Amino acid sequence: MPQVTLLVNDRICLKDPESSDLGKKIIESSIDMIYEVGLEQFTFKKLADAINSTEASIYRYFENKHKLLLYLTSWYWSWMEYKLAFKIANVESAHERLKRAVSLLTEQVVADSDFSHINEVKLHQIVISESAKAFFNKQVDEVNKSGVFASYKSLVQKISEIVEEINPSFKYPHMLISTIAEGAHHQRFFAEHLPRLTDVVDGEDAIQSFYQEVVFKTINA
Amino acid sequence: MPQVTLLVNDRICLKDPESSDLGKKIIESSIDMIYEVGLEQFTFKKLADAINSTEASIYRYFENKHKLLLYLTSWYWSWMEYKLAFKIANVESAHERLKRAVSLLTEQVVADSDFSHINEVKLHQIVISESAKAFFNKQVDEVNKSGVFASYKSLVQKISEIVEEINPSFKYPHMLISTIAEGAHHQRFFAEHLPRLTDVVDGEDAIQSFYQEVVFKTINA
Amino acid sequence: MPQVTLLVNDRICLKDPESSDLGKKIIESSIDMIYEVGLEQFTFKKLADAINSTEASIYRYFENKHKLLLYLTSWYWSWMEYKLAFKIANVESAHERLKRAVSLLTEQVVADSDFSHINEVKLHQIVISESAKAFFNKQVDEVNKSGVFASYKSLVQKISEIVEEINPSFKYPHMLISTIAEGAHHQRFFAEHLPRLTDVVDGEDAIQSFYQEVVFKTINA
Amino acid sequence: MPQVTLLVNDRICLKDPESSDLGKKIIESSIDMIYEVGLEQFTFKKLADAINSTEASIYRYFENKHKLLLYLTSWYWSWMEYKLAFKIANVESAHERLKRAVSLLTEQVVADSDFSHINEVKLHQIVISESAKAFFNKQVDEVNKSGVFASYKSLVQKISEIVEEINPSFKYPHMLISTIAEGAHHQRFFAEHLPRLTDVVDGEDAIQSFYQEVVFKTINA
DNA sequence: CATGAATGAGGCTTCATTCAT
DNA sequence: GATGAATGAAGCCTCATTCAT
Repeated sequence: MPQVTLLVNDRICLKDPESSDLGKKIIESSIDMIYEVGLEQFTFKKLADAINSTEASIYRYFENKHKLLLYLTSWYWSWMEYKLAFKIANVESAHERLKRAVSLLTEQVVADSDFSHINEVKLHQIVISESAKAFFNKQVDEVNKSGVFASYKSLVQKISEIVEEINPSFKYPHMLISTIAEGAHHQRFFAEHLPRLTDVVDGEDAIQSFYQEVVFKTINA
Repeated sequence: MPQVTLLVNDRICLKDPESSDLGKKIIESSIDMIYEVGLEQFTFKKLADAINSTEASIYRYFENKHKLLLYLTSWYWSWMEYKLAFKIANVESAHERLKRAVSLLTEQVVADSDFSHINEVKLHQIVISESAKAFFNKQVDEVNKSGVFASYKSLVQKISEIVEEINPSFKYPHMLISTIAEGAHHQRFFAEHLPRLTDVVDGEDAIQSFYQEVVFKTINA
Repeated sequence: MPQVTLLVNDRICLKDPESSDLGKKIIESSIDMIYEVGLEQFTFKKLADAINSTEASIYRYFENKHKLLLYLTSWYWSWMEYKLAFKIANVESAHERLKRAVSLLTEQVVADSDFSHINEVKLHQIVISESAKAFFNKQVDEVNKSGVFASYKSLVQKISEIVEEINPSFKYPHMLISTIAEGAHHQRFFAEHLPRLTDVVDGEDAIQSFYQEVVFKTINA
Repeated sequence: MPQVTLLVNDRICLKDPESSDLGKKIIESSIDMIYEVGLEQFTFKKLADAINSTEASIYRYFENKHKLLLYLTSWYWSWMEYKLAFKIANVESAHERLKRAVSLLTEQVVADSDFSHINEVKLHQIVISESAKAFFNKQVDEVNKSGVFASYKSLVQKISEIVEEINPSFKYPHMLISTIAEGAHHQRFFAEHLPRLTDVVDGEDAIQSFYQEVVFKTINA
């Protein structure tokens, strides 16, 4: 497959990080670092030191660390959209398409060699951990207008449409899909750190099985 | 009903905030302030100014703002446990008990006059917004050992037991309950700020209806 | 009248801004911007953004923002000299020439269509506000040597000579003229923002009347 | 005479610098330093280093350097008011009172042993050089409301009243007084650095003589 | 000649904490 | 026990300038 570059809303960044080596290093290292220490402890100073650059250079790409997180989040959901498109292309059965979509949302992420400087596994974890911060803060409405959640909303919309194809009378398709997208993230974390909040079953990916069950039973399919 | 004081694990705080007026003001104002500006912008300095006290005084109660958040989170889940106990006391039908529990987890919170210095509505919002931070950080395992998640785990456990009472063969009761607890929080937020991620239905509390449907269909009850 | 270009000491700038469109845009926008935000907040970065150019490009014209201010100040006083020359040309009476000169120094500035890219009204305000900074700093002696105050000194000198023509025994002609030049600037500002420091009289331009009175009474003319 | 403390509007500072040794050192050194390098080059960091303290400590007294300048300016005019009160106390002749007031505004400042940590000579120079910045900026109206110019306005008002006592029909007393107050400052600076803008006369304080002449001739006294 | 990219240095401000009373 | 004062460290961001194309 040819090399692909995902289009991320360019109002998020001052300068496209894909356009230079430094930009790519910023992305790569910021994922590593936010994964390691969390957004709150993450600073441009630390990042700059890690990549042997300077804060000022990073500021040429992103106004602040929150914008950088939005970029990463936005990239992640674009990437998911892109993967969904491939997974369900040419699949006739709506039931099968939905199954694959749910699988995509709930399976363990693996690194994607198409984007060598982005560690999708860590990025997935960041989106889990920090998306609350991207969502739940006083600027959310303002941020929302900037279009950074467009890909996430679009992904939810596309899968909801498959749900509606299967059961047009089901009233809550978006709620169902966003619940499992968020939930699967959390359950993976719980499985590792707070197992009493989840259920670990030997010999299966319980998280996937559970959410498949939830989806298909809830919509009576 | 007599005045009640919820017992919060006392390893979280250096001095019990319920034991003094200053302590209560710390709790009250910190809820207001975290609700207003988020945990990241919240500092002991700002809190001290707001209650006409000093940072040093607050340090007598809590080692740092994260401990304070843990205290609040812990209090919140204790309060939920306490409310659950009342809601299902003397109710025979497991089905009805589960229905009430799901309702508790997913309904809109209202202020509780039993705890006058605590604004439960704002606290609920904080727990939504910030619990990710309480969970997802590198210290989670350490924090977990301190027992602050005990109430949350206990609440999930109790409701899971009702699920198991109804359908002993269902394999994922904890996952189901923690999914809806987290999910309902998020959906309320989406309804207000990102409506395309959820479904708003006129004339009903769609969030409650949806999660009741999910729970009972998923466990085949 | 033919198009005129005022000669500004070319040691102030690295490249004559009148020699290119970019140069003119630098002058035009810098006046707007210094007028808006003051010299301290004004930077080549902001200016570059405003004119869709880059800091590096502006550096081709001016070494730094202080040199740019000197250029503007210098231009302003050259322009005043030029206006004075016209105002008093062919006027025989020294008394009338002095009256016109005082009027020039103290009247409200209006835009001059001869120099379309320069907003003289804003520039006048800048010279008021910022000339103190041009004067009162430790580098003043060094700056003075560069000749940037030549026009101002020349203007003061020319008007002082009229004073001496009228009253050769008056000992302080330069002090008188520089006092009113500075004073009129300040009084216009006070009239707008700190009226208790000045006197506003309905139906007349009190500032002009006052300074005319000061001049002619002081020199006994 | 007993030790006096001038009352400066306490909304300017977060904590009264007269209340501690550190506060006094801040005042003392800031005057030295602004005098040396100008406000623009003056920073709390440099000040902190000079007094062997820290930026954070200085921030406990003043929100920023502009507030510190306002404090100094405000103190200066309060001090002038206080000196005026002494100079004209019990002087019957209005003519003599005005003469003394003009002298106060225009004479060379000398250090006042009543306020040992404040170098009035340097402070005077600062007020000359930097008051433009206190006046001429976009926040002037806002700053004005805070009352920092009250003493200056009051001083101008008091002297204007003497003018009116001598010549009730003179229309511009405030303009006259504020003109000479500002003008004398500038002329002292010109005498040192830009002598062609002023007149230096051997054997007399030309600045004083000139402004006395301006005042009394202008009001026909 | 003009511009895009990069960056060292420093400004401004707050944080988190300790100490002394 | 509560508070006022102090401060070392760090965060966030901009500036002024240079270099390479």
